[in-house]
Amino acid sequence: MSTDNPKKSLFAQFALVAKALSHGNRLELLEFLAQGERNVESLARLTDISVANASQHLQRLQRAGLVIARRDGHSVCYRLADEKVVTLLGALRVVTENNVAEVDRIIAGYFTSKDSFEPISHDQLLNRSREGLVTVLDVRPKEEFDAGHLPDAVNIPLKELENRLNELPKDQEIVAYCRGSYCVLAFEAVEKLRNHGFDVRRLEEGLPEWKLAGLPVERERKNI
Amino acid sequence: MSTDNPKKSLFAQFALVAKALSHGNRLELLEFLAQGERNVESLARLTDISVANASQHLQRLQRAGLVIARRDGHSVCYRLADEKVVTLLGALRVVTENNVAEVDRIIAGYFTSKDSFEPISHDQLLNRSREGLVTVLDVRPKEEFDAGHLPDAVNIPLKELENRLNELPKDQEIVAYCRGSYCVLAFEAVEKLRNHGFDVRRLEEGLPEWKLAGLPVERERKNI
DNA sequence: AATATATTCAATAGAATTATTGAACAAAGT
DNA sequence: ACTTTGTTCAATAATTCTATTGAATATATT
Repeated sequence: MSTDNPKKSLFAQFALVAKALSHGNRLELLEFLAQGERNVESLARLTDISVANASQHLQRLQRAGLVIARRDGHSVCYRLADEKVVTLLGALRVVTENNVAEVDRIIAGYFTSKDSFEPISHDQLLNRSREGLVTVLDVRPKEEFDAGHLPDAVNIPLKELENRLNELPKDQEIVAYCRGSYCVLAFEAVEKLRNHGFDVRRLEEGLPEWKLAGLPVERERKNI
Repeated sequence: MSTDNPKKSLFAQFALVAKALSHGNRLELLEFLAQGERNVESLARLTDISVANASQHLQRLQRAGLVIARRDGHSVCYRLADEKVVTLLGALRVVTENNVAEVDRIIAGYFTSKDSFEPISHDQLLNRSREGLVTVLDVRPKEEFDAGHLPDAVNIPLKELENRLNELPKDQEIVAYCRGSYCVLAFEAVEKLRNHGFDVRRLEEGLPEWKLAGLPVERERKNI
């Protein structure tokens, strides 16, 4: 870190950022932050860790330059420092998927028959959506939907899905998406809807990757 | 890691990969490996750490799935597991450059007036090189050059540069490159050549990024 | 000013990571 | 078989990281 070798000093800096990424809780926090700004308490609740622990992890991320804190009333809101952080997380995900066998094991064990779901990509969705052939379903909680969502998407949070099946078409393909590639929401939504006879597939990526690709995002006007 | 929550399990796997990146020595090893396969001893020498320590770091990288080992005679050769690792390292570099102030401080302190060197990008180099306006200079050691280099590049290792100035044109722009964005070789080459009155600039990236962009690479035939 | 809420700080014990040392191992040459 | 060379293993002490706990701080509300 404080060596006189400039290259080593630089690598030490890169290493500090990598170290900030080297804990599951922090990666999960970053995934939620990729959806938008959030305060400490809600992040702690979402990731199911104590507030003090979430606070410490968030400060670690801040020290590494990955997130930025902002005071709002008596809560502190964190957000990603940079959209390139999403790129970095994506690269980390891809390398891990490609080279760590354990990932396949976990997916095979929990997400039954992931492959049979045949996830659909950005481009495929754009093509079909242009032709009006698809209903896009956002299964995230309403607050996240309001902060930004795919064009013409319908929002039915996963919890309400069973009670609102009548809002979805039986004669048209449905594409469900949620926070990111491994967010369980879309997986579960696909499973539920299939059981009810819907023609449904999962979007390969989530909203952050969609935004990163420069694709359009709608936002509710009433957004504060 | 062995929780029953699939999302947490996956993030734990991603975190293990990030942890493998969380040490300066390992990042430096990866940078050299991005140039091509190498054995433990040469990597230890290049990074100026003990062989035992290099071995341990390399094994850590292997366990994380980032590199692959192969026995060759009585030495063990390591290589990157995947070209996506280069993408990951690049993303880590970009995020760190953008958000960690310390990086600017280090660059300002050691690489005098980095900005005044006005590094040239892939695309710019391609354009000029097509017009035959540029001499491309590879300042890496001969063995690395032989394993792959930019088209029509001239190889003069940094150490020999002062003695071989007569091989370079005074009336044409020279673009120097080396291993990667922060490899000191190109910086120093530019400085030396400027002092001798050459019109020289530095390529923004190194060979691994060039290859990753899908651009052509030449290789010596005699390469084993 | 007093109270409530949200966050951070400080202290702690247990766990993990680091570089170094010297021994152990495997392949090649003599 | 023996030696040499290149690599890995095992043990170690110093350092760092982690989650938890309860106290301290900052902002808004009454």
